[in-house]
Parts: sequence; C-alpha cells; structure tokens
Amino acid sequence: MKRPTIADIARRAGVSKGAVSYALNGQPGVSDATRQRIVAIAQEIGFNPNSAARALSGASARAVGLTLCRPARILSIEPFFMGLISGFEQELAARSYALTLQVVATPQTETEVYRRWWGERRVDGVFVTDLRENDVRIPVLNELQLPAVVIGGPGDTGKLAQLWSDDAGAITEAVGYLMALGHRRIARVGGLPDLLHTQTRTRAFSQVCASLGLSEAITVPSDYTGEEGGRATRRLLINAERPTAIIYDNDVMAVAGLSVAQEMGLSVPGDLSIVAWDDSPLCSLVHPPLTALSRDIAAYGAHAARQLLAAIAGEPVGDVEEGTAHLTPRGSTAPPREN
Amino acid sequence: MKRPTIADIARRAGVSKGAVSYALNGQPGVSDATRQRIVAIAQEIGFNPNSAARALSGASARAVGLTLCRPARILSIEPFFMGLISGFEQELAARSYALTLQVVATPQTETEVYRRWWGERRVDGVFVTDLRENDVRIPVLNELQLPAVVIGGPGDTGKLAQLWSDDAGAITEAVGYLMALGHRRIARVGGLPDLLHTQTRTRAFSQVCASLGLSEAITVPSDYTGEEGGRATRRLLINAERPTAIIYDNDVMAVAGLSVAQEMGLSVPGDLSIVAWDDSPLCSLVHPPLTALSRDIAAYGAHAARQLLAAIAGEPVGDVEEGTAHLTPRGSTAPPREN
DNA sequence: AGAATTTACTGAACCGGATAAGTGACGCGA
DNA sequence: TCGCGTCACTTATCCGGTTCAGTAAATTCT
Repeated sequence: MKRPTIADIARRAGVSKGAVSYALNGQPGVSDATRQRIVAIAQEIGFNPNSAARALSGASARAVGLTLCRPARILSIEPFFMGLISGFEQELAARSYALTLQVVATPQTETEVYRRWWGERRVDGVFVTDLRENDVRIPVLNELQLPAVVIGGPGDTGKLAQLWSDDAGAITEAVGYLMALGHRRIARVGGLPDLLHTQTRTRAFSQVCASLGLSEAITVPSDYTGEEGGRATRRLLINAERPTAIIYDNDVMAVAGLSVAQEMGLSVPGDLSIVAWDDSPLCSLVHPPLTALSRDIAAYGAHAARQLLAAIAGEPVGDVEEGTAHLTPRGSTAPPREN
Repeated sequence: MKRPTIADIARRAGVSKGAVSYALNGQPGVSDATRQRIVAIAQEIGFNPNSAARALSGASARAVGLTLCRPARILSIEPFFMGLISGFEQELAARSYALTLQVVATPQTETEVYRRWWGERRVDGVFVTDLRENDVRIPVLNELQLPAVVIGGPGDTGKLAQLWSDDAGAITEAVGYLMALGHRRIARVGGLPDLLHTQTRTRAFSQVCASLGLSEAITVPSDYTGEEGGRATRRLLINAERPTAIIYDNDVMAVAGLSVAQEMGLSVPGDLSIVAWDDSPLCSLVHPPLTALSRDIAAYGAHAARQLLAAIAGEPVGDVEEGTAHLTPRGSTAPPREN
C-alpha cells in the first residue's frame, strides 16, 4: 500500500505542492475555498505528513526523548517512571509529539545517546531525570543547545529549564505529623545518595528535626530497591534505641521495611510507624496500608512536558517548583506505644 | 552548533558526497585507503547520519513503536511492561534502533496510532501486546503491511509473527505443586477476561483441574489492579467452602490478596496458600514472600525485539513459543491445615 | 483610468542522505 | 596496440515535505 503524499493531493486538487503545504499548515497564501477542498481531500485519502521529510526540511522532528538510567530490575518495580511517562504522554499525544525512550546503564551513556539523537535530529528535546551533583549530562546538553527539562533538582543546570517538587515542605509535613503523634525517634531510609533531590531531602530532614528539637535524625542511605530498603530497616531496628517511626524515600523500600518489621515481630503501627514517599497503589495494597506523601506524578510529568514543548518552541521557560506532596494518613502510622 | 553532514566530510576528505555515503555504509565503490580516511574524519567530527534524511531516501526509520493501552494507575504499578521494555532495549540499542512509545486509552486508538506512524513513516514496525479476541489491531496491521510481533497470544494474527509463553504448562506446574502439597480446593483470580492469554490460562486451568479430579476450579475474573484483586479474594474467602489455595494472574493482585487474607484473620500459608503469576521483586518484598511463576520477562522482550527486527529485514519469522515459566516456591505456600 | 498593492497561487530550490548512471584511468588478454 | 572489463570514483536524481521568489489576476487607491 502506497502512502499518500502532498503531490497526490496536489494532483487531485489541481494545484501545486506548495499550495497544499500552505493549506494544510494553516499558512496564508491560499483562499479559504481552496484550503477547504485540499483539507477535505487530505482527510479522505488519510494523509499523514511524512515525518522524515518534515524533519529534513528544517521543521521539527516532532519527537522528544527520555533516557532511563536504572537497572531493569529497579525500573520494573519502580512505579514513579511509568507514572511520569503517562503524564508526558497526556501532553505529547495531544500535540502528536512522539516519545522516544532509551534505557541505558550509566549517565555517561546518556550523554552519548543525547549526542546521537542530536546528530540524527531524532528528537527536538529531552527530559532529564535523576539530576546528580556535577551532572555530566548538563554541559553536554548546554553545548548541543538541545532543549531540555530537568526533573529532580533543583540544581545548577545552566540555561536548561527545571521542574522539581517541594521536597523540603513535604518532609516538614511528615516529620511534623509524626511528632504530633508523639514520636521522638524518627529515622529515614533515603534514596540513591548521589541524586540531588535525595540530598535536598536529607538536608531538609536534618534541619527540620534539629529545629523541632529531635536529637537523632538519622538518614540511612539506600538505593530504592526492596532488598536494600529491607536491610537498612533491619540495621535501624536492631539498635537498642531503635526509632519509633521511619520515613522511606520510595514506596518499594517502605513495603520492604514493613515486611522486615513484621518479620522481626514488631507490630506496625504499634511498635513502628511507617511513612512512604510517593503514594502508589502499592501503598494501599499491603497490610496495614501505608501512610504516604502523595503527589500526582502524572500531573508532574504533564507539567514537565508542557515546559519542554515551550522550550522547543523557543519560548522562555523558567524554573518551576511544583506543589508540595501532601500527607495521606493510613494505617501504618499511630502514636508510639509507651515503653 | 551545526550538525556535521556527509557534505562536510566530503569536503574535508576531498571526495564527493556519494563516495562518503559508500564508505560509511560499507558499500563497494571506494578504495580501502579512502574508506579509512573518510571513516576517520567522520569519527573525528562526531558525525551521525541525519535519521530524517536517511528515512526519507527510502531506507528505514530505524525506529520501532510500542503502544500501551492501560490506564496510568495500572501501568505505573504493573512491573511487566517495564521489564518488557528493558528487554526490547537490549536488542534495539545494540543496533541503534529507537523505541517510540505511546500510551493510549483504547485498542481503537491504537489502530489510529499505527495508521499515523505508518503514514508518517515514523516506525519500521511495532510491538503488539495484550492480544484480544477478534483484535481490531490485527487487520489494520495486515492492511498496512506494517511489520509486527504480537506478544500475548497465541491467536489468529494473519501474517504477523507471534511470541507467547507456555501458559498452559505453567499453570499445570502450579496446580500440580499445590495438589502435591495436599490442596484440593484451588481457585484462581484471573486477569482481564478479554485478553487472549487470560483465556488460554482459564481454559488450561479448568482442564488440568478436571484431569486431576479437582471438582471446583473457579476462576474469578479481575483486571490486574490491586483493588479488584483484593475484592475477588474477599469474595472467594467468605465462601463456606473457601479455597485453600489461590493462583493470581499477576503479582499486584497476589499481594492484594495476601493483604485481604491477613486482614480477614487467615494465616498465609497456614489457612491459605498463594501463588503469583510473574515473579517480580514485589513478591519477595512482602511477608511471607510469595511463591511465584517466574519467567525472564526481559529475555522475553529481547526475543520479541529480535523477531521484530528480523521481520523488518524481510526475513521469514515464524510463531514462537517461549519457554515455560517455572515455579519458585517461597513462604506463601504450604500444605493446607487440617480442619 | 492608471498605478500601486494585495491575493492566490506556481515553480524551483533546499534539507541530507541513498543510489543509479556515467566517466576516466588502469590493467589485461589477444 | 586495440578493445574490453574493472576499479574508484563523480554527477545527478530522488525521497516528500517547507519555503522563498516570482507572476498573473483582482482589488484598492488616487
């Protein structure tokens, strides 16, 4: 089956290729009558502009890229990225932009992928997640002048637009809530320590605990996996002065922590309260359901997509702080048992 | 920053554009000395062929597509798709094919996306998941002659290549194992009933139970979500003659089922044994860890990608049955308690 | 009415590769 | 020494859009 081209439309409408192009792109230069005739023919024969030809003649590729740098076994279980992708799609699909995905092993490889995409003109812009300190990807994107939106800061990203959520506010809310319940020994199992948003959270956690007069505000670093989250929990709980509440940087570790606590004969929330960061169906599934810091990840992704499309269109795009995650109390938090 | 083109290379090497093209594509028509010189220059200036130009001049788009038709809240928690995507990427990245992703609402929309991709020449082929009975996507793909690999059959797909895993064998193993433990009342919480592989499983489950002399082999249909899986479990367990073992069509429902059982005061595995279909880190996270039907989903995806690339290359691609999932016994299964 | 401007187009160049057809130099056999 | 084939290229065309320069007709202005 042959793909219809503008030449086919031009022939049937009895006009030139150029006229068809103007008509279909809403450009001036054709009369309304002709435009309608051309649009009708295009509809009738099911015309879709060849994206390659379009990209080649200077216009955009109408595609954006996303690289994911996490091992498969983490990616598969981490609900965050799929939620983000769904959010991207809401905006992208509406403007028929395609999303090109690549799973890579290291941030270094990501820069190579950016270079290749740029050279191939395959994408008009990219989403950058998991911002790190002195991130190798940032200078490359600035050098290539490839439009980008950085998710997971804030950090130093040169001219690139940024979007982050108010992690400090969220952790303040969580700690405040646990204190109000009566907790005084609160620990945290953190995400990958070299990610900037993990550092932001760690700093905020220390500060808020200090300001509220909580002496020990331990953050145990982890890596978002269930195994590590479980191990970290075990280390915290074998302590003589064990915490009465733990905040986890993602839902997977929180679930693993719950499991470890139960296995050690501790009751949740009687002996230990648990708060998960990022609410996913997973949190409601387990028993007891987990109190979580909820945010609308799809909306977050949609927002990022709007920013990226604006940056591609050449509009000025500033750095934006998305709203604070809010606490959704469930069965995993309660006042600490007197001992 | 300007992207280097073959014209730039040609100028620097003192040859014509054509010669450069031959040299870089390993075509005959240039001497080895010239070829090496050209390749060296291309390397040096970081040349990447413009994918649009390449696609336009008849060659392939070097991209394949995947549409996902599940609501965001299911996608985000379902580990299967991310595992599959990771598998695709292993093969695609090695041959520098891009993966284009689109999340859609209905199978009907998927066909529209296929038509658009085809018209735009955006992809060389597509992955089709979640095959249904009389699937609307199949005739469209056959009509467009868009290469495709169908995952989740077997079913009637015309000329399209298929890949499925031996669900019947897997369920036979699971039921056999539960019987050997002493279970006689085994139920199943199934996936979306209109998916072909769900039907295959349901049929196989009935048959194997019948052949082993188990009278009641109830399958309760569900939709892969935790909520539905939990509800289905509750319905099964309030029964006077409640099952002593339940097989779940995915890990999320199994975790939800575990939670419901515990909430109802039943001990797992004492009062109820649980088997999850598809092993993910999630299964090992909960307490007790879930016995699961494991398969290597990434390998499954990689296999599918190899098939698709072969189909795109015009090689004949047959239907393939991937190996049987094997049972990984964990703490959620045990002999039923005498009553 | 005649000049100036606008409208509604056409024709051709261009994007950056792939590729068929053409060309000159060289080697080789008769 | 002529003719033929092969090699190593060059030249030109094509893919399917976008866009600029040009043009004839219609409209507006004076």
